Amino acid sequence: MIDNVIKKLENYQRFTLEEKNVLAQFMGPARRLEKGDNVLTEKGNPQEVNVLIEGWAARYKITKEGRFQTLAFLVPGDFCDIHITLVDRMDHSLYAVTPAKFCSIAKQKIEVLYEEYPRLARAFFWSIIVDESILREWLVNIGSRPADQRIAHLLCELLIRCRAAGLTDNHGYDMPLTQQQLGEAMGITPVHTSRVITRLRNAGLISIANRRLEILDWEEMKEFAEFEPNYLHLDHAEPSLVKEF
Amino acid sequence: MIDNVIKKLENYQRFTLEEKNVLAQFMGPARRLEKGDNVLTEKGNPQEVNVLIEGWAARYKITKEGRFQTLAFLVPGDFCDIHITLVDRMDHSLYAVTPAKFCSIAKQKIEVLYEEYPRLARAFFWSIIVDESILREWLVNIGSRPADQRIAHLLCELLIRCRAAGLTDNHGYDMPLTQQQLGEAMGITPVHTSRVITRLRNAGLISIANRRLEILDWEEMKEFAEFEPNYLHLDHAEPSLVKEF
DNA sequence: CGATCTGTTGATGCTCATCAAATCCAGTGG
DNA sequence: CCACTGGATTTGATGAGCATCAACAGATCG
Repeated sequence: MIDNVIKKLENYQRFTLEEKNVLAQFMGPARRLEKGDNVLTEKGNPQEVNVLIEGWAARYKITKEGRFQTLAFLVPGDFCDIHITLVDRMDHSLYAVTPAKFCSIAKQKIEVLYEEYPRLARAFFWSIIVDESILREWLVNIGSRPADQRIAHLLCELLIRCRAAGLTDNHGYDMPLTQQQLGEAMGITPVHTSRVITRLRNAGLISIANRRLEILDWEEMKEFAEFEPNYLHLDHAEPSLVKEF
Repeated sequence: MIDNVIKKLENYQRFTLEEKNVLAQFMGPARRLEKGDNVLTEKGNPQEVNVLIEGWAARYKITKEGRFQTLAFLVPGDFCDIHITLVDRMDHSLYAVTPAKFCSIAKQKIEVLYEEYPRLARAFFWSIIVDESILREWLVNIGSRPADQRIAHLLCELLIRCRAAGLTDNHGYDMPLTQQQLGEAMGITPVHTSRVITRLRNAGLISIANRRLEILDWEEMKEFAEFEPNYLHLDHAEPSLVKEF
């Protein structure tokens, strides 16, 4: 059940059997959420750390003017809120993009882990660093690239992240996001997102059929999106994963 | 000399004299940079962690199309690159916004600190978490707010951060950024930034005179910018700082 | 098989980019 | 002290990219 988490963290470093067992023991029971349910809400004060085990989720904030901004997408293995081991309040919310399964680790157990399993602790912090790095790339995307490059870049990123999570088949993956959700992440309206995607399709870069995305011309796509995966810091990942970079 | 760093980290928690001394001993000699100099560059592989002691700095990336995107502003006490204790390569660069002074801590010393001074280590990680939180708010800014609110929001944030660094006088602070630099951060052109600032000035919200910014009507400004400082996670800061929130 | 969510297409307008020129300002050297 | 210089800011004119409004077509599901 925690295979996804291990798989994710082993993109940073390999673990001993003992370490894996410790992590498994610390995991609480799984909880299921329906599509659209909130996982955690802003100003919440969670007492455990949540890990996404199955399905997709997303971080978001809503402005006072009512605009919805997505801040990150999570795939299986990703942490929802490790940072609450250091600050006590959430400053944003998360919802389930698809039906999803989460496990939780009690805050105190994380403390034990920080003290007694430094290698696991480091991997946790690595994941924070990577999240931050992704945020920076999104900032570049939204601040400096036109809408079509933004969407293309996001689709590239999701491919690599899904691949690191073992969820791809070559250059294809199940991509549950609606065009509205893609737009909410990249700061564009669903209408314009639709036009942009049509353009990417007509350019022969991608194909989408019932929630499955194929990147038809990876080299062209990378070029077009200016996609450079170094910011995902997967340098220690399995060679099979990295070779494509 | 490291007062700024201590001051910053004590916004998270207070330290013992011993802890402060340890931190002071670990600091290498100061290094001066001129305005515009690079502090660290992308793909660099620094062997020490740099701390900004004096002046301002900024993180940035440049896209292949040549667009310059600022990712963060640093004020005295801020870390340039703690994350390189966990990933080995920089994925962005930093430059000195003003003439600036930096100290460095060797990577190995940070390791010692992580192992033997957990409270200092936690404060370091807190600062990473806060950086990440600021990035999320910038994303909301750029993705979901019009240009005038963006700039106003940024100016509010910088006021509070400068205050936390002891660099304000009530609602005024020295703000060395040019309009171009403000624009590079918020994803707008210098021309438009100028128009926006003129509007904020005419609305009686701010005044700017030789690199000093005054927020004339803090309540109105907060309202206009939708500024809510909770994302800066200064809850443990001195009451005098927090009272204004 | 209607109801609802998602995606597509067209028309129009606003925000902001771009290009260009003028002004202001701080610093420099004669 | 003043002329010169280069950077920063301001202002105007024009246009592109994207938002918004609206209607419709598919898809999905009870």
